[in-house]
Amino acid sequence: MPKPELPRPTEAELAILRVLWERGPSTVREVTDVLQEARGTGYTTALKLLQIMTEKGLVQRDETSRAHAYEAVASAETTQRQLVTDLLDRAFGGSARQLVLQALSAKRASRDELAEIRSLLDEFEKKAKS
Amino acid sequence: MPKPELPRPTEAELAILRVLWERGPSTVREVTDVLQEARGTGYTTALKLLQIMTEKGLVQRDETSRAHAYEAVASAETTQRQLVTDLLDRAFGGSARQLVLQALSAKRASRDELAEIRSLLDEFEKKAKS
DNA sequence: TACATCCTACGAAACTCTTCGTTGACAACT
DNA sequence: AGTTGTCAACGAAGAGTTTCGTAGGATGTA
Repeated sequence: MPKPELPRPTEAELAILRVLWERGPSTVREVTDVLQEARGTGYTTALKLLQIMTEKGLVQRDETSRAHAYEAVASAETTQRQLVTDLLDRAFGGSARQLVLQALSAKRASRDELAEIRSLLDEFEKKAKS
Repeated sequence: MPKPELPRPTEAELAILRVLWERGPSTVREVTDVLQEARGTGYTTALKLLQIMTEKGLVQRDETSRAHAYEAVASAETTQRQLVTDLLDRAFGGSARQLVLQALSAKRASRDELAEIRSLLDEFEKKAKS
């Protein structure tokens, strides 16, 4: 089988994924502690979300210890790419140029960031040549 | 008053906005005809959405003629910037570099597109200099 | 005038998302 | 054994989203 094709994470789910990407496999308690701070998420809320995300296949659960450990199934990069592709199709008619333009003008990218992006372009151009 | 700060459009609402941006002020019938094709949206569905969007302030309604004409309040650019900013915060921790990277690798941007983006960078760099 | 057509308005149904209260199991400590 | 604390599970409430059926008014035509 190729790849189960995960659903797009919702807003609250994405917040949880960000914690898991940052921390690696974590318990409900650990996730809650981070999100309690950041967005006031309660324990049972985080638990319920993680249970739903397990059903959806967004996270994997290790039930070895009493406090189950949850881990993101897809990497940050994969998920981010999915989200960008989605936004590109839904809001930009597929125009990467427009999206980059809005990203840069929204963010007021710094000089360093601009240089980094420029070197990204170099790589892509090299790849496109082949 | 400064600016009413519009809510982020939902998925179906965004589809409607895209039609309005493309066509300019349009009736429910005209919007439906486009979306019927693209996503099977029925007449009353489009009407209801436009009514809700009017309440939210996303569109303005001209009731002069019997068939009311709806017009997007925010420009495509403004809305796109809002959506990108949102995604940047929610999924990329504010890193425009990462977002651009994923956009380019997801899209497999063409040579022309890469050149266009490069010239965008030139402009931004010029602006950052001042 | 009668009939068909197009329009808005309303409301409800189905669904998703998010949150949280409650319950019962398990564990640790006294 | 009894108390306290932590845990997963479940269910339900409440909000938002999307869809559509139905009703009623206006317009156009036979």
